[in-house]
Amino acid sequence: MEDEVVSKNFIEQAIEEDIREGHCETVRTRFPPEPNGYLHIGHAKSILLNYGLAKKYHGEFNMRFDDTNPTKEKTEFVESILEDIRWLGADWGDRLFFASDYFGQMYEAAVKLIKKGKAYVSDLTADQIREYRGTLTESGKEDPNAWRGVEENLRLFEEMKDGKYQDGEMVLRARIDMASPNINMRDPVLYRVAHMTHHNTGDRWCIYPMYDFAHPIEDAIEGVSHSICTLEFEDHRPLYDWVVRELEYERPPRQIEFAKLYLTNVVTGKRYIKKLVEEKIVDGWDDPRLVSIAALRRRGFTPESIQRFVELCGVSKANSSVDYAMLEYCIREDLKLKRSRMMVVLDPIKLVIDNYPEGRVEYLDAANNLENEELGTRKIPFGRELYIEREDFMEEPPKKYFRLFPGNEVRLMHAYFVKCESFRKDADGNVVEVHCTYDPETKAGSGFTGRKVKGTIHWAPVEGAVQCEARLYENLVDEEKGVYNKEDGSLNLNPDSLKIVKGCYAEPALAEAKPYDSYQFVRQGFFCADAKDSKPDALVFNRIVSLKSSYKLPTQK
RNA sequence: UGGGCUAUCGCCAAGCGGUAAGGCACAGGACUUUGACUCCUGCAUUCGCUGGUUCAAAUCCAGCUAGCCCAGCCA
Repeated sequence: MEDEVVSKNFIEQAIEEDIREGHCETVRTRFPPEPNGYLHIGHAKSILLNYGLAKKYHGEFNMRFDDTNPTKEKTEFVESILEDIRWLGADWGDRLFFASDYFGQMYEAAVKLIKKGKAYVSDLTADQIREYRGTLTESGKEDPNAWRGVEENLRLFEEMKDGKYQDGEMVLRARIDMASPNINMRDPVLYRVAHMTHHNTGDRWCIYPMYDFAHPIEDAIEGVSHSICTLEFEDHRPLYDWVVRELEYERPPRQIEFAKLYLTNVVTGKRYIKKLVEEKIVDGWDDPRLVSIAALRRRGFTPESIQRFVELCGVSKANSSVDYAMLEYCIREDLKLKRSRMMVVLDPIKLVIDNYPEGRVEYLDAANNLENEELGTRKIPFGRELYIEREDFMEEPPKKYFRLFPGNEVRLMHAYFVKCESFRKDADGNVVEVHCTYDPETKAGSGFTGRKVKGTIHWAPVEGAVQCEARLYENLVDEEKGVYNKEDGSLNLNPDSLKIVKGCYAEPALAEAKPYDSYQFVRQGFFCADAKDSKPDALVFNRIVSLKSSYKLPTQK
């Protein structure tokens, strides 16, 4: 076996260098979401990257909620986030933390900075702070409070903690450099007052640390060696390093930034999704057309497929947008051998086998997956009357049409060769019934080699079929026009993103489908029983992804 | 017109001075009880542009250009 040569990404290279040079003994990473919403595919990259790195270097992976702003956070999100991460397969063991559990230590850290003369309490209003900060091209001005004495700062900060000030009245700022070209270094706010009940600490605190101050402390407390975050925090790294340095942590964590994962023609913006939910254009945050983790799960994606996808996308610092086709490839690849291949007729017309005895029923043996024997077999009832797909019959076929047309013979999958003899139309000219004759010698598995047919079509029995609903999804937005309307910024929605097909006929084995069970519907795609709407007596299947096809009916685009 | 970052095939992405990996997509062909799968084959004389250094440059240097991020008491 030759080893597959997989090149290391730049983060792995950095970590290996840190190990080599003795900057870190054990690798410890973390995923630090704020519990203020649902996780989506983009988070999956971060989760799996951090978890994967910890595993690869025999280190540890911390799960940590970055809950330093009570105005935005809810316990409800803590549970959904944990559920999604668990499902994705990232195992944090017993290493579940909350930034809010460190509020005491953060307070002490702030006191330390004040004592070092590196932080001061300011009574500037938010507007004033903005004014004093300067602009991208102009340097800032010194805060009039900047040189208050240590004792007074200490007293004021304690008063802030004790609730003597209203929200917005006082803040604690770091004293760094109001003239820095990096705006983050212009005396950033470290602590603000917020009289608000925190989901974890309740009413214990009325001052809360800002991200830039809290995050490096959280990392240092937990012994995180590599704090991996997205590109927009690159400008914050000097501040991160400043905090770590001033607080004199022994093993300073290192921040490394990578580019977020974007999918082409996919809606990810919270505001947009919120609107779609409110306007009932989608069925909640887990609508199968969305790419939240919950939505992907409901659609029928597997953790393995998402792991593979993230792996395939790679890690770099270049902003990029990955083709949705790559995700489709990953789920097809994962389900191909793992799932049973069933016959379901989505758009049925009746097929009658004229020379098959009336009332007779055979129970045919069918392999669940011809490429994976372990999946076993099932029985399918076969009789004189069956359903076939409407598009598998044409009165006047185009060239290279291998399916049923008068005089042509095809194989009914798992059954017999069948030859089209005639058909019946209704008053409107629609074909309602196709008549065939079958050849008993051609039974599947009989080893018949007398002649070959070009086409094999799927079918469902009339007696014993299970009726079900199929939901066929396409991209939520119009791929031609692009996601956003250039004029008003609204979404260019695809009106055909959901097609509900009722009255499908499935072979009897599908009756057992439980929520999240998925199958290949032969010649159609992979489908998954909808976790919300599928009921034992009213099955609903989501199309996860269609099968690839190099043939298009002339009527199709 | 301040600072930070990025630029290699339609889309991701290796490459780290020695003469352009790989995957997705796509196109041919073989096979086929899924027009699927699988298997073959093809797919960057060129690395944003222009100069320079070098025997040798996607890799080093200089200058341009384009895109992304930053002026929350959000994360």
